[in-house]
Amino acid sequence: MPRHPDTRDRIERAALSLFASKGVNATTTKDIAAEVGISEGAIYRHFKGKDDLAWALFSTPYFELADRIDRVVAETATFADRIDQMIDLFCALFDRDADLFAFILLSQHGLLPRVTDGMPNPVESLRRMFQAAIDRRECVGTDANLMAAMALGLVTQPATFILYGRLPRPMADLAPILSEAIKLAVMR
Amino acid sequence: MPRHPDTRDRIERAALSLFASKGVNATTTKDIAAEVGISEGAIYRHFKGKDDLAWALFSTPYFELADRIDRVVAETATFADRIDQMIDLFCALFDRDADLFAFILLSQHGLLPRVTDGMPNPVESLRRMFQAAIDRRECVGTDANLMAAMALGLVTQPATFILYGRLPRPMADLAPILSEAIKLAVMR
DNA sequence: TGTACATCAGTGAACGCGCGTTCACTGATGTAC
DNA sequence: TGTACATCAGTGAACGCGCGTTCACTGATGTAC
Repeated sequence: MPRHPDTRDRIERAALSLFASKGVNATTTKDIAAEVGISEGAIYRHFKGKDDLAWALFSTPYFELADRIDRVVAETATFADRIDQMIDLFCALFDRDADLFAFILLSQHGLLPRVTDGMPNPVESLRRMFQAAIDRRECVGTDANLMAAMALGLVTQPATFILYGRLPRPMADLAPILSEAIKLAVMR
Repeated sequence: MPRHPDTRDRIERAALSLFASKGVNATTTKDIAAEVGISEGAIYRHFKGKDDLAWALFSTPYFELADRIDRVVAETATFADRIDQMIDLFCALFDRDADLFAFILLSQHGLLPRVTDGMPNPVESLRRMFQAAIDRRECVGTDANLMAAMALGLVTQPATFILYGRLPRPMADLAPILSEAIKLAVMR
């Protein structure tokens, strides 16, 4: 029985917060240890190393997001409903843990190369959703990747603006406007 | 008269390419020197250091972009024309130098803090453009930051997809679709 | 034209620093008998 | 209950490595006379 059974969680939360604000490379193991109030060596009782920690923090919610998108698709029938549900999902995730959102957005370039073809992938899930809408003539476009990119950018850029203080929290307040904008832009 | 009058340019191009694909932190002075075919020390004949090089590469086109956006606004009268011109501007810049686009997108988080209030700022320029449209009742929204964020994301995310190979080059081919989508989403 | 000197982009070895990681050791807790 | 032992999350000092940067030196080029 460990004396401090929450140390692993505290390392994860401290690392996530630091990774979100400074990026993985600019965050040192010393930073993380200081934030948690333990020695640097203690981190290695819970994780193989800094890279292992960053990958654990990235991949778990990243794969989970793909699964959630797939579930939204499974539980709704029309393109319009799917867009509404998808927006609600993104807003809820952002408002629950903005650090996580910032970290994933910021670390994509460095960590996405580790996402190989067999793994769950939110972008692929989104593409499939748009492909289905195109096939059923519910979407104006013909390229599912392009439609997915436009919709994704239309949501993530306002989220980024919130992180920079250009737009107010919570993101859920923006949900109706974002849903409306996407529907106008891509629905037939 | 220097023996190799283009060394500074070659350093800049090599650094930009490396920064674009790996990020500033993950790129070493050794990488840059090897790519150019000079010694690491030679870099310091042209730049104060790695940070100075990164900032030069970032700030010059970043400020220039703000200026170009302002010129588009100055040279057009209607919101619709401004959107068309803005899309053409972004597509042309992307197609001319995708490395530069990738570098700016990727390095925002690390380098934007150095952009202080007096400096030219493309996001501010964009916000002013949308504020003018809102004031003249040409835009559906009421929050210029939100409208700017949606439009920006709708353009930059497809550009990012091109970088990842999810969408084909050139970006200019997407211009009509992107213009149309933005107008549908934000024009009154 | 020839000579002496100044300039400066280049080299490559060396530097110090801070990073991620390791390791011998500690001491609290759980377990066997 | 008491004793001996196993486990393991923690410490903190130390490690090696690679990074950005410096520096004495080189040699090609331009300039003065």
